[in-house]
Amino acid sequence: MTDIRDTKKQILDLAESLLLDRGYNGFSYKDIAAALGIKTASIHYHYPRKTDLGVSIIERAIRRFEKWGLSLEHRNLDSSRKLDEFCSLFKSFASRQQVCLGGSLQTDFKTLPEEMQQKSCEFASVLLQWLEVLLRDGRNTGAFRFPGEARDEAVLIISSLQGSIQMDRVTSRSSFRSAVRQITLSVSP
Amino acid sequence: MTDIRDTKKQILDLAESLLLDRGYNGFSYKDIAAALGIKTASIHYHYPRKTDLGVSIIERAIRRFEKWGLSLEHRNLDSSRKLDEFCSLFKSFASRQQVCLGGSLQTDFKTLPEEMQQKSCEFASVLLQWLEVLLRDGRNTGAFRFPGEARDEAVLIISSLQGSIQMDRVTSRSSFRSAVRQITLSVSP
DNA sequence: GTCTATAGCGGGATAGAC
DNA sequence: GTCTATCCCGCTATAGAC
Repeated sequence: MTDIRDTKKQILDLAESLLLDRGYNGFSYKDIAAALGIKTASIHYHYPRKTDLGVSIIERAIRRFEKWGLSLEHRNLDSSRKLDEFCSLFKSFASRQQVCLGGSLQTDFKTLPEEMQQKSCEFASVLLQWLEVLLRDGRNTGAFRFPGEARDEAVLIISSLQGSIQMDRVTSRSSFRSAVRQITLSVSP
Repeated sequence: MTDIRDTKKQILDLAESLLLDRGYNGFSYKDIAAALGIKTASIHYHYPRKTDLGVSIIERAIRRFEKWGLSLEHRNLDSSRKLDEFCSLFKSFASRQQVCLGGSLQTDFKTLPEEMQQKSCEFASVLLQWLEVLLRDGRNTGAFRFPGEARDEAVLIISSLQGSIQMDRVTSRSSFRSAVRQITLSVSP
């Protein structure tokens, strides 16, 4: 134990957590080093530039979401239950007073290195596409009822989850639950 | 012209714009100075600490929103039209690829000086309260139709506007329009 | 792989001349 | 009010010993 992969993974985990806490410009290699009891030079060995670290966070998040999607299929859940599970992904951020990855990246977007900007677009695209398909299929089978296009509804749901997690920080943690309640009501047949 | 008030106002205007572009940790006194053709020391004369500048931005935004609310009353608009105007406030950010003030502050929240954190809470509270009242009254008069509590619906609408403006940066500027379309549909009787 | 040491830059902030 | 000059700090990143 504590071999290469462990340290590298610990750095990535902590950097991700700091990114969701404080934004890309709000944490430093020094923060990570202090928390792990190592020196900043060691982090540069694993991730030469902060850009590399940022890109790795997003790439892993995309892979993780795709695996999560597959695991849902294996559990044979109905559409409504899948939407619940999707909301639960965001709930875990809210419980730590963190924002979601998309929200963090998009808010800092103009200050991000270009490699991270590209990955940020890809990340948002993957989530939107997944939810759009879920909503369209679910409406066809009668699991959901909503007006307009499935794409628009997917945007509405993700952006309200994203926004309400942020708002949670300034409203005694009540906003996220409000948004989920209202989302659930608005798509129920 | 170009008296005290002008320079001070120009600094505040530019700082606000930079805040919505790049976040609180993404701009510096140097950025402002360069854009205005002055030196950073001059900015410190008007706003001794960056904290003072940040607080002033939020305080002005609150006053501006309250004036805006009053101006709506004088125009004798119906509830549905008022909601349109509210969405238009966010549209002006989207058109510049900026995020809204609430989204910027809430995402950076944990890195903000305490005085700014308090003002951030106040700002969100003012907007939420205003929209909650509009929705409740509008439902009573038949202008709106939505399930659940007016407070929850207000959270849903503001958080989706906030989130979709952020998402606009990574989705070819299509997200904000999607969200507004869907919000309009979801509350129409 | 991790360390010490350091380079090099940019940040916020202040003193004092004009 | 605005300037020059400067301080001190924290940041990313690199070189080279161990």
